[in-house]
Amino acid sequence: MPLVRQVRRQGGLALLAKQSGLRLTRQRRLIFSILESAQTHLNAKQILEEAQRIDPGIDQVTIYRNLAVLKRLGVVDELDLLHLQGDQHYYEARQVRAHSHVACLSCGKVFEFYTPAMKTIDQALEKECGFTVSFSRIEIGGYCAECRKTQAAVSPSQGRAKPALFRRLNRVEQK
Amino acid sequence: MPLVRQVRRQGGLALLAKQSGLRLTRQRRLIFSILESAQTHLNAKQILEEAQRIDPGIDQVTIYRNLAVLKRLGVVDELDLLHLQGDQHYYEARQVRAHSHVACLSCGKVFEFYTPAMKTIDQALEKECGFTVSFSRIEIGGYCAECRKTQAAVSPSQGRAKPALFRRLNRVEQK
DNA sequence: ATTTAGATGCAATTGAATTGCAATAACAAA
DNA sequence: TTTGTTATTGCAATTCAATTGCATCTAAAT
Repeated sequence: MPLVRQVRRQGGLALLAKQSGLRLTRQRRLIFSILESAQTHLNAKQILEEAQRIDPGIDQVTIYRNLAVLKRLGVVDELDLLHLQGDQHYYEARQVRAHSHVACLSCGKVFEFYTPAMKTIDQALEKECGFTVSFSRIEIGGYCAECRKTQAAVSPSQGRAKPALFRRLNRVEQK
Repeated sequence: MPLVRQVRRQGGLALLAKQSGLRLTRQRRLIFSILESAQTHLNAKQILEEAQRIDPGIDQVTIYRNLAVLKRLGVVDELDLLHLQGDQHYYEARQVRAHSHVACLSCGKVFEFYTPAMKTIDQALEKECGFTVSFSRIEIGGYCAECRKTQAAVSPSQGRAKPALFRRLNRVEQK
């Protein structure tokens, strides 16, 4: 079953390529398939390393250029995960359902989250502003249930807790 | 009245500084006041130029270091506006009410948008995951009403239009 | 006034991302 | 299948936002 799904998606890429005049090169297929089968969000360097494992001659510019193309086509989304890990970007194949990325400022864990309110935002934009949403990026920082349990220092207080300055500083020291 | 507001906010910064052990230096006050009174989102270079107009000796590292501090304190938010203008970041003083940044992929215009659904997302996260939201960033790309009117090429279609590849390419050529 | 740890400025450096260009290859048309 | 066009690639060099090391300075507590 996963195979069937993959074949179908590759077909989708081929169709997109034909429509847009893009060529389906070996490298482009590879980069897309890496993103498609990735279990996590990958940055450009990780994509490059993974790609070189299969196609050693592939260059980093090819990664960057293809990421730009795939972004434009709307089949890949770019994230920065709130820059908790530095300034590079992360990429993921676009999902059927839009979702947010939630990062814990204490432990650094990132997870995906969806709630119907996300669609409501797009609808409100369309209705109130006549703006058609192509894609959206929702990135949220805060404190996960585990960290709040183990570290009493974080005060949930008035709905919006202050980012814990010292906690963040500790994270930086760790690396 | 705006003066009163400014004084109150500066007081807020002083309070924050005392609580966190930060020092209220001339440069830090200046950087914060620039962000506070800014009418648009500024990038680091713009902040530096504006700061040097008032305090010529100020260095770019001071800008970057203070932006990092102010981010950690939660008084400044970092945006990238979907990287439509390149890879640098933009900064704004945190508003009382969270809001999203909406960018038109055709004309590049960026505007701010709020709808109650944004708060609903935070509440859902708290309720469903026990996650306490400190801050959130919602950045949306799509096509504004004006561009949709003048350029029939964009198809609103099934709720989510595809990013217009060729339109984006044209934008790049312009610069 | 003294102390001291945080903050600044300067210079050098990092590193993600981009550009120029010649060579290559996808793919449409013959 | 062969050919022609042009998108794409790889390599090297480069850009530029952002960071680091370190000596000096200064905010602010005592």
